[in-house]
Amino acid sequence: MEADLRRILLDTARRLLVQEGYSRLSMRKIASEAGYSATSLYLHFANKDDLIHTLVEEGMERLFQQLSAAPAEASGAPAQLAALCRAYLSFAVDNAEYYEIMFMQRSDELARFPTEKYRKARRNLELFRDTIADGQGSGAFQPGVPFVQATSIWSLLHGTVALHLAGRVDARIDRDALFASVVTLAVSGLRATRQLEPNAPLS
Amino acid sequence: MEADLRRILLDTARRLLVQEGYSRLSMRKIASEAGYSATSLYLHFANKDDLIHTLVEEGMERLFQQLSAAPAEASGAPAQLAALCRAYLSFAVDNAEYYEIMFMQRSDELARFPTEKYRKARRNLELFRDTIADGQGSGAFQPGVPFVQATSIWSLLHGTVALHLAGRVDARIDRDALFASVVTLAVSGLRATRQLEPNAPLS
DNA sequence: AAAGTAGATTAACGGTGTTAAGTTGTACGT
DNA sequence: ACGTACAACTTAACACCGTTAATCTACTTT
Repeated sequence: MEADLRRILLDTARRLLVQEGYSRLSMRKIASEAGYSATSLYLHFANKDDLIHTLVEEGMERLFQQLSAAPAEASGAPAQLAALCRAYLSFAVDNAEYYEIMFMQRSDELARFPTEKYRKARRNLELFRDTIADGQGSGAFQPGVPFVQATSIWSLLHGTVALHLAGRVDARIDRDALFASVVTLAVSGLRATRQLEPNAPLS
Repeated sequence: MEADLRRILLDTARRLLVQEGYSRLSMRKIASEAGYSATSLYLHFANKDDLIHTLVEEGMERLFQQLSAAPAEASGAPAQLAALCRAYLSFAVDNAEYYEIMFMQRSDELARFPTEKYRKARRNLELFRDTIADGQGSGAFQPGVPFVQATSIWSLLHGTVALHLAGRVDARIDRDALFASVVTLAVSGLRATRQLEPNAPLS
């Protein structure tokens, strides 16, 4: 009927997602909200996963734009990394429902979503990797495999967001204080340093 | 009929949880697996959340025992912190389904579980906090609020586990290599250091 | 023997994702 | 102009889900 029902359904789904959260989002509700029968969705999406993945892809794109813009004004890899971290955290709290489907959903069982769609997700990680590699080149960061270190930083940021969104962080801890501590941990964890105590076996 | 049906149901639930994963765990399945009707569960648990929370509490207890034993042989706060981190990561991969309900479940909507039950969860965090406070006392760690820093470290560990369990980590990254990188990040992120570049505005 | 009760069950409600079959309207070839 | 083909959409149905209300059963207490 309408110009592009697929587009309408996606927009409706996104609206409901933001309004009521992922746990209350159902195919039937999306359909009735859009004024169609539930089975209409299956003319445009293989299943619920497929629909969600499309939203995820859009979310990855948004995140990429927000991350790309972040380190522009900062100078030096450490400051740029800090800016990236803050941008990631900001995106997560500003788009909590998006974040939930993007990262907090176990890509269910076998139905892992097509590798082609991973590309947009990976681009975000590459922003971190490149900044880390820069910092290693300039001697600001300790040596290591940038891609692995980027994944570590991502883990830190994701964990922070995930615990926050799940309401698991102790209520006495101020959110912004925690975020600041996390960013500090990220940057100083990678910084090239001269240990005060050069002993202490780590591994 | 049996000695303690509540106990039987919990054991059945835990077995199914490990066998088939949380997403396939239903009240009806637990009941039929145990040889009872679905509604019997409601004689012993207020609802599904209540049952799950009981398992969560048991999981928290297990985690505490594993964490408590970890730093025993290590000497010095940094090495002890590293041991705690490794113990946490080990627990998570060895008890993936447990971990999922313990930390990866949004304590759903209003139904946050009673603060009394949070106590066991908090004890685990306090192990990290105390080790960090120790390290600050001995000058091995930089100053800061130990409870906040402990939460940061926890975020790092949780993020690592969550991404791993959700299958979100790039397949080219070896799990143990990532874990090692994460532990390094945790310890060196807290270490008292003398920066090679004492400039670089962070905030 | 009668009454009460704890433990378990069946039936049912409203919800979910999804598939199969049926309906409707419009465009097109003849 | 008519019949056909096809696309868009709907209704009916299946097999699940968590949960409540009402019922049954067997045993204990009086």
